[in-house]
Amino acid sequence: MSKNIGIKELAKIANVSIGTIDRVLHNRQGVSEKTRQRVLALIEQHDYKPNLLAKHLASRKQFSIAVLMPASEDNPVWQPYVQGIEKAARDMEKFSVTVDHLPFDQYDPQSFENAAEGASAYDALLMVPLFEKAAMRLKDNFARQGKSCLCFDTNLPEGDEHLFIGQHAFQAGRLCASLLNYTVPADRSLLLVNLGRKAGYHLNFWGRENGFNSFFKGKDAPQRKLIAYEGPIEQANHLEQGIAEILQKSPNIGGIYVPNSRVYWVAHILEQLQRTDLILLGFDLIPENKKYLKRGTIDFLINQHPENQAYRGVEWLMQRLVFGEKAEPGSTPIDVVMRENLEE
Amino acid sequence: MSKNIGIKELAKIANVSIGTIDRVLHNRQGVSEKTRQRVLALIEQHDYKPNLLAKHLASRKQFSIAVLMPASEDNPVWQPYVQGIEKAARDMEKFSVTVDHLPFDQYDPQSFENAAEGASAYDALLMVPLFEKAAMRLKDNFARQGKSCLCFDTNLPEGDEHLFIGQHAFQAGRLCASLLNYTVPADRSLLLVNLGRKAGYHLNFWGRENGFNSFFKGKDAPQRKLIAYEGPIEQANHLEQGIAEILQKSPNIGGIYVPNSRVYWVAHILEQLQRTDLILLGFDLIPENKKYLKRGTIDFLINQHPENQAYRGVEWLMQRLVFGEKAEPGSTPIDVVMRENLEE
DNA sequence: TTGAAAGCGCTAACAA
DNA sequence: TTGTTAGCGCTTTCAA
Repeated sequence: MSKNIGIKELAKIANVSIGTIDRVLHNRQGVSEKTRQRVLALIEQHDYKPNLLAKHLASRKQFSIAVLMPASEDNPVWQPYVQGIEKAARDMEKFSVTVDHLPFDQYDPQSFENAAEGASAYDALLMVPLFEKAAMRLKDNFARQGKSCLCFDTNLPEGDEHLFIGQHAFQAGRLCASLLNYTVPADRSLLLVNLGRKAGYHLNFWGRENGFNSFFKGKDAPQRKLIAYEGPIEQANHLEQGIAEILQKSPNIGGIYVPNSRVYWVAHILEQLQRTDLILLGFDLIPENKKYLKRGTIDFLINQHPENQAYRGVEWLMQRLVFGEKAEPGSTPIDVVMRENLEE
Repeated sequence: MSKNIGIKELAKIANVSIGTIDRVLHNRQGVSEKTRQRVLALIEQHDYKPNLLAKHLASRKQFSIAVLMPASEDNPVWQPYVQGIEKAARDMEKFSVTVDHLPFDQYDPQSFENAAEGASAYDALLMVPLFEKAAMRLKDNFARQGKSCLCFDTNLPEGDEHLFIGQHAFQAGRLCASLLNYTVPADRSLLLVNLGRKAGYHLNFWGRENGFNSFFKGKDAPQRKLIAYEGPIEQANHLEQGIAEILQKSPNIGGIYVPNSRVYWVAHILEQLQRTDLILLGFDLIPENKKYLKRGTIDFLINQHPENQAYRGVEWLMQRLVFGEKAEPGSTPIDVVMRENLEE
């Protein structure tokens, strides 16, 4: 494994100066077609690969990455994302990349706009596009300037899958359906509880619902009675009544699916009603949910690996900026967590 | 965020040359205690952080990492690991780190010894320590020379958890038990099929078995009849007889647990016997297993994310070598895969 | 005990 | 169209 050839050796072989080599490498003008071809051939032939460390050092560039994401105070689900960002920020420092979290209020479009404004000064953008229109505009802005933009957690409705890091919501929904289908006897029905549907990242909710429902449709699909309940957004007491009524009306219900992190609300209610016999399935390993998972009131939680998503998002952007790489972001596993594989 | 101070500015402020700064940074001799203290204070005060790119460039060091792992021809489970290694090798190139796969035969201790011999010339080691004694010796060798060594897939019996990337076998076993407990009616029994117990990485098998059994022990544990069957290692026809007999003898069996990747053998047999009604659970997303998962003969597979493990192992070693970092490797999720979240 | 200087592989400004 | 040169922030060697 002989050490890689460098720009200097290349110049010597080609009988030109390193300046010329540099010019053809960056296909800048000022090189005659003849020498360009000659150098190109040599580059090919010797399998020249630039030393990216030297490159980065010499270019003396400083990059900045903006992370547009709700404040973690808004909702505990954001906490681990913030941790991922912070870790990434520390790790990216050595590449002269700075990472800033520009928080917004997940319920306030205006705050998103404000944060977006601040983002425009950065070299790359990582965001949770909770507000479609504004997010689209911002994304297009970045694209127009040739700057990278990556979505995480939630994708844009027409978002490029290759510019997204996060869980496939539809697939996750199907998986949940299958899990309930396995664990709840076939003659019992399933309840889908919608909470906070209008309160934020609708797209993931939507996908998880549709995926769930899709599982029971189609020719070979298992037959199940499904009941849907649209809960209030932020009023736990109304919810309690609603759930109690439904369970009374349909005593046949054997499992409950909550396609978001608010599953602990339902868990709480089930404990009140002493109906912990029901299989309960929801999303996200937030502390409240873990508590009920440990107790057995919640049976399954789907983990989205938020910390990892955030970290990988930053890392991916850094690699674009610093190393000019363009690999795909890679997918997020749909991780089923039970009491037994809950860490600590 | 003003740009980080460098060795040069530091020298100017301290009224010494950059050579002296360098000496105290690497606490080399040849600096008077007085100036050393002065410089140290300045470093602290200005929060100096070395530019690791420049450092690495100037040190003109080339690092090499050896990956000691079975040949992928031996067993399809190794295939994705190899891919992870290859991807890592490509990505590490830019840091002047070369990665070589030193394959051995997973059934032949001598071949491990041979490969281990070759590994001693490398700067760091990533290995699957299938043969305990030899692996321990090798590991100690590396430790003695102050070189890093990391295990993946399987840990050493007394291996440091912080020097291991892989799934927690015991936890995985418990999870499988819980899954079967959920999906198989309480009055039916479970069959544990041991295949190839003596054929290789016993430690993971052992952990997965023990975890599984532990789930049904203890005061609050669910009551289940468990049946264990020790299958032959490499003789599928014997196995077929054995399974058929057991199922005949114990018609009450409702689910089967195979704590390794050979679950497709059992799947094949179940199809022969037309007993695909049984819940079947095993490990690893190898092509054969995926086939049966898609068909529904296998119900659950536990994914160990082998490609990821391998990649992260190499990356972790690279970061130690190049950047001197010492963060923990991080854990591998116990990923439950069903037909619905099988990719593609 | 200290300083000066060359050089790592590359970029970019300036000359020719 | 091409070559030359001065760095980027650090390591390392040699001289003082």
